[in-house]
Amino acid sequence: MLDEALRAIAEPRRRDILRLIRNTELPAGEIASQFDVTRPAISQHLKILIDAELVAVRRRGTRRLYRARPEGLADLRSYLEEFWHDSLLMLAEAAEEEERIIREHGRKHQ
Amino acid sequence: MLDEALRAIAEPRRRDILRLIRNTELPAGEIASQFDVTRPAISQHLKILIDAELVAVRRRGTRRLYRARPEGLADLRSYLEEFWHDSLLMLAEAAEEEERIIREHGRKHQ
DNA sequence: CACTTTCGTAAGTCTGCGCTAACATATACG
DNA sequence: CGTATATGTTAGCGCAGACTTACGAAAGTG
Repeated sequence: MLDEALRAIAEPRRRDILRLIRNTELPAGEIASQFDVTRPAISQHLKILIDAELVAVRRRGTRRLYRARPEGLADLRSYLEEFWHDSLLMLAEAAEEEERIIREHGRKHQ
Repeated sequence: MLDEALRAIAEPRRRDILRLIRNTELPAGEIASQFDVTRPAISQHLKILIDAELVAVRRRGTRRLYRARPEGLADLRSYLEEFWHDSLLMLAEAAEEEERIIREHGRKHQ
């Protein structure tokens, strides 16, 4: 399920779609009009984003309004946070060590 | 380039490889022995991870030692952090609002 | 210099996926 | 009900990518 979300945002076009509806709510047609591919292509991308729980739909009369789901993004975020934790810890410690050395011996460059 | 990294970690097997070498340094053969696919397959995955700057190699005699590159992971992380910023802000505000209401009116459940 | 070990590369296969074109569905409107 | 609007679904195409098998390259060992 997180794997699905990760695969979903790996596609540039789907990231563009997400950017488009992360603060707004837009009908499918208006989303599609922003890109130079056909409407069905966008429709399929939206389906994948919904399956990954990164996007929610709301039927409003004859059209469907899409919006990004912050909770889905948050889940993916914390998953990656955990994934990175161990290795990034090393980097953070290295940075702090360098910071300490700089404080003791003065600025490095400039 | 960040797109390359994002595509790289979208593949489950490559995430497994990264997990394996994020704190250790391992030769290619030993990495491959941890999986049920052939060695060339792992070799190709390692090449992709290197191109994405998520892994570094060090030639040591007849074998090559691989390790995860925390800097690459950090770059990818901050890219996603920026990507999420706007939509996750809404979620954070909603959470704070709920927290505030709970503080004023007492606990919600339990 | 042979020979082994450790590994990358090339060619070919197979599956998944992003896309288009054509068709199906559903809601509003007269 | 018939028609238009907004959208999902299906079939098929082309290409990228995750594999395997076979081969090649480079560094140690006798």
